[in-house]
Amino acid sequence: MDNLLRYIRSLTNFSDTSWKMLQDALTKKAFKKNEFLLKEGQVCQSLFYIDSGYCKSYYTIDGDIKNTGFFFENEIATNISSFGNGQKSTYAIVACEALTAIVFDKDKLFQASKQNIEIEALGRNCIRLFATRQEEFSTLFNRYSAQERLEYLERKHPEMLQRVSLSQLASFLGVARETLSRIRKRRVLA
Amino acid sequence: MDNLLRYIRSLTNFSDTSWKMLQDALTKKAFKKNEFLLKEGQVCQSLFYIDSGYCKSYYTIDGDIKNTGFFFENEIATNISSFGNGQKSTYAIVACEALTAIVFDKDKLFQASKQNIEIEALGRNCIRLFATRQEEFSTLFNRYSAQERLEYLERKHPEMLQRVSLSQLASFLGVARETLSRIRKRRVLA
DNA sequence: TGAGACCTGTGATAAACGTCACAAAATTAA
DNA sequence: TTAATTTTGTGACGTTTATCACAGGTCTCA
Repeated sequence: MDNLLRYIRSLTNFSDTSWKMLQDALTKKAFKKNEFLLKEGQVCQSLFYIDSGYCKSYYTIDGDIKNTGFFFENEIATNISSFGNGQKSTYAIVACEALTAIVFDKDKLFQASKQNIEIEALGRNCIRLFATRQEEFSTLFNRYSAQERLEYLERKHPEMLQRVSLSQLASFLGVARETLSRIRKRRVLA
Repeated sequence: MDNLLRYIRSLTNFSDTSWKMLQDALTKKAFKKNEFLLKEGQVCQSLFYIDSGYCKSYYTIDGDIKNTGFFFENEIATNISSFGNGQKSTYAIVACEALTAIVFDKDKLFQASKQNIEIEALGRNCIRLFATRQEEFSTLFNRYSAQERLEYLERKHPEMLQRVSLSQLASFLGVARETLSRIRKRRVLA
């Protein structure tokens, strides 16, 4: 829980009282590799603060899967539009390694928000952070070629390259795995 | 102002009192064609509710421009990350036709939010809507080829195809103008 | 420790797309 | 209305990328 408290306090003012009140909404949960945090078609009822391990979001199309994001320690994973609007999720979130998360229950979080302004501000900040992240990757895909997207990840998200396999990364970057292998080769030689 | 009030009430409960209080934060403003709502490098201090006309967001790269979004009547245009975090905008927003907007001033809106829970909820909903829209287009670019992106726009955003020229649309879709012209031709023949 | 499952690299080939060049059509401004 | 400007269509050509096929490497777990 220490990591989470530090994370929260890096976002917003958060008193010890608020932290105690927030506890009701929190559960620690362990996921095995390949276990689902959220399935396609489910309504997302939680924010997952990742304490250890990592997970990915992906959807299925014509039988094969496409990765849409990777989430590591000290980040929040969720489907923000499903969580916010109560719609069914169009993608799944699954643990890529053994993973421990602190789960924010939506209903209990909303209850607590009504009673405590700091918890309310925390929720707002989490949504804003998520929107910013969404915009970052949206921009990435708009603006850059596959090779440039890889370079961007190397600079801004090197942890992804270290921990995610080439095939998984290719699916995320939107290129064939063979192409990514060749890009990497070109870059090593150059 | 009637359009705006209807728009707000489609999002959230909003009493006549809240509406009166909100007025302080609002200004009606007219933009000529090619006039800027937001310039690259500026900090975004406003939400622009579009009453008539339309505008686009774009950035410049290696001398040529790339469109990132189009915003029509009854939508909010802004740079949400600049507005939220006070960072300089990496893109510009410019009127594509004569345009009238109702401008929400950030500072006054924040003042009003502190005094009125409905105005606070309105702000939160606007951010959520924006995040959802961002995610929609992020997904579009992740998931689909140029041709599929065009089909998506035809189904979900036909107003864009009617009002935005082929060249402008090509820049938005991330394909050469010639390619878009050929895709369109293929689709007419098929 | 050995078999099966997954991951990576690489060649051959085809399809998609970008770029350049130029003409025709449409729009805008004087 | 006409001239200038912008937008669109189209052919030729080269580059990039996807796809298919297969070989070798690595990991996992019974």
